Parts: sequence; structure tokens; C-alpha cells
Amino acid sequence: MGKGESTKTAILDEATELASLVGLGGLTIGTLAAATKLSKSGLYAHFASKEALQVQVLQHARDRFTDVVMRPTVAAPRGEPRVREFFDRWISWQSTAFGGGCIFVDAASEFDDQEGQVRDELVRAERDKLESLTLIIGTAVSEGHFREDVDPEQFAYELEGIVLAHHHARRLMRDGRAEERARRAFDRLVDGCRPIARSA
Amino acid sequence: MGKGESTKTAILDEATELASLVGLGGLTIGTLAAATKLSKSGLYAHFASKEALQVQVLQHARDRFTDVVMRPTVAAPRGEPRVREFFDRWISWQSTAFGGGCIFVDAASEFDDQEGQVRDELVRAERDKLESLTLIIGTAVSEGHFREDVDPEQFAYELEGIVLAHHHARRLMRDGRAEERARRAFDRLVDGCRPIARSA
DNA sequence: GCCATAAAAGCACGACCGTTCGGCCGCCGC
DNA sequence: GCGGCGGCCGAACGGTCGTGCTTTTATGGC
Repeated sequence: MGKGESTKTAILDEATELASLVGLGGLTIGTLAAATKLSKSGLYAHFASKEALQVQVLQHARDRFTDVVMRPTVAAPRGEPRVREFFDRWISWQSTAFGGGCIFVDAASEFDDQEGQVRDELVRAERDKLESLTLIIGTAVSEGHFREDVDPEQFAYELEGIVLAHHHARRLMRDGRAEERARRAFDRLVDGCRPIARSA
Repeated sequence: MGKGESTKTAILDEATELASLVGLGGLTIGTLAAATKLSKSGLYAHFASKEALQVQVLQHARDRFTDVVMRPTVAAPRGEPRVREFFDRWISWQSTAFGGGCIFVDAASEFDDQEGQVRDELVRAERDKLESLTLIIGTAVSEGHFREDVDPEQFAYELEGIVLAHHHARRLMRDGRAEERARRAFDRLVDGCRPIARSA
């Protein structure tokens, strides 16, 4: 890895951290340069524009998400355990991956009405995650861990809701029981999907 | 209502709309002045600082929330119907109250790490809403519509999750079935709370 | 150890930021 | 009908924004 490449990685690391505190839009070249001990122009030389920087920050975070959430998840046993693994890692990702809030959650509400490459990248990442999640849940159905009438997309929707509620309670309200509540909600969600030899 | 007061209301209306598009932090005096056809200084004269403006925008939106969600809700019959009314109005508030996203959701992730009056006001509003919601759910328990072992705070947490998932799916992903999914999730949540003469 | 090249710095730009201040205009009570 | 005053404006402040240049400094292959 050349010098330029390594500084760029360092920049993106710092940018991710900063963006989690002030938002992807609140991120400025000046403060980022100060944080990385570079001059504004020295830093800027690594990117074509601010928008390009923002997009690359998202991609950088996405790579990390793949490493610490997705990859270990698919290593877990198929079916419900894998769903559980995903949930566990997702929750802990939100708590530990950033100094501030999860940049995907933050950026989602910041850019949901602002057309552009940032929004596009955000949608791409979300669609990707949703697709993987749906697949994992579908497997839990085909393995017989979940009932046949469980709709994976609906399950994914509700799971995302729990994770968002967790983020909200934890970051804004500083609710110490946020994680415990999330786990309870998850258990309730899963329980409702188990085949209890009840109906057809 | 004096002249100054009416212009101030007009400013706050426009500011709410604008903030729902670009975020409360993305709101600038210049663009807001242009939108209201006032000069920067003429507009600024109504507020002590930008932070004060942001806080008052939140309070303004909170008043509207009280009018179109809270007040009609408490007019509904006690118990489950009232819970349902709250949910319905909350969902439709998110869809119709703003041109962009719900400013409370947007601002929550934008300011969750930025100490100050804006964050304080945000927490105050959320705590208020959560308290009312918990009360409403508690009533559904004491009315016998929900089981005795239903935890109102946990219910409120999960309900908030559904609403957040709805906002996310609708605004970022532009999922046309977002509302339908939210309703299904809500029904599942309520169903799980009904007394089915099952256990102790 | 030299030299081509990559990386970072220095400097400057136009635009816009939040904020202040002095002054103009039209509405009110007298 | 005149004086005072609230409401709004124009101009300007020091700063910071994103973005270009041109120059200096560091790096790595020979």
C-alpha cells in the first residue's frame, strides 16, 4: 500500500468518526483536515469533490459493516441462529462502531430528500442489506425454524424497526435499557414465527 | 395578533417546511429569508440567535403535533381504540405534515450527539410523547383490552420502532408498501397483547 | 544518491455563513 | 397632524465554506 493510499484510509477513518458525530452533511473539509493534521488542500487532493468524499465515506463504512457484521453472520449455522447472529452483531455495531451515531441511520434521515450520489449510495447500501437479511430469514423458513407463512420482507421491516428504536433510545434518550428492550422485542418477534404445531 | 407575531408565525411555518427538507442544521438564515421574502436582518430581528430559531421551530412543530395527533387521540374511547387512534394519526402525521421527512426524526439523528438547547428541546418533546403514549397503553391494560403482563414502556418502544421503520422505508427507500407494512406490524403487536384466556 | 514522480502545503478566490447596527417607513395614540 | 415606535431593510463585519492554482517536500526505483 503506497503512502497516498494509507493516508486516504486514515482520512476516511477519521471522516467516518467525525460524520457519526456531526452528520455526513455537517462534515467539512476544514475540520476534517484539522482532525487528520493535513492542510485543506492536501486533504482535498485525494478527492474530486466533497460529494465524492461523502460517498467514499459511506463505502468505507459499508466495507467495515461487511467485515464485522455480514461475514461473521453467514458463518453462523443456517436458519434461526443466523438470524440471531445478524441481529446481535447489528445491534453491537450500532453501539461500538462509531463514537457517535450510526452514520447510515444519521445519513438516511439527512439525505432522504436530497437527490444526488450520496442518496443513491445510501439506497444501494440499504437495498443490499435488506436483500441479505431477507435471504437469511427465508432460509430460517425453509429450514423449518420459522413457520411457512412468515413473510421474510415483513420480518426484515420489523427487525429494522427494532434496530432503529434501539438507536433512537440509546443515542437521543440515553436510555440504559435500550439494548435490553431491543432484545425483548426481538425475542417476541422470533417467538411469533415459531411453528407451534398450531394451525395449517 | 400583531403584525410582528403573524410574520413570525409565517417564518416558523416556512422554517418547518424547509427544515423537513434539509434538516434543522441545514437550515440557514439566508435561504429562510429568501423563502419568506424577507431580508436576512428583518428575519433575524425576530430571534435572538440561530439556535433560538431552531428551538422555536421545534416548539412550533410540537404545537402542531399536539393539535393534529394528541388532542384527537385523547378524544377517542379509552383503551385499545385510543392506542389505535394514536398510531393512525402518528403514521399519517409523518406522511402529510411535512413536504420532506418528519423534523423530529430528522433532528433526532442530527442532534443526538450535539449538546445544546436544540437537543434539550428534542429530548423534552420525546419524553413528553413517550409519557403520554405509556399512559394510553396503561389504560388499555387497566381496561382489560390488553393482558396484565403487558409492559407499557416496552410496547411504546416497539411502537416507536414501527413508526421509525415506516419513516425509513417511506422516505429513503420510497417503498409504496411502507404504510401497509406498518399496519401489519402494528396489528401483530396488538394481537400479542390481547387476553386469550391462556396462562397466568 | 539521484531523479522522476507522488503527496502535501501554501495561497487565493468568490460565495455564503451568523450576527450587528444605523436608518427608513408606516401605523398607533394623542 | 404630529411624535414615537415597532417592523423591516441595506450594508457591512469577521469567519468559514468548497474549490482551484502553483510550489515545496517527501518517496521509492535505479
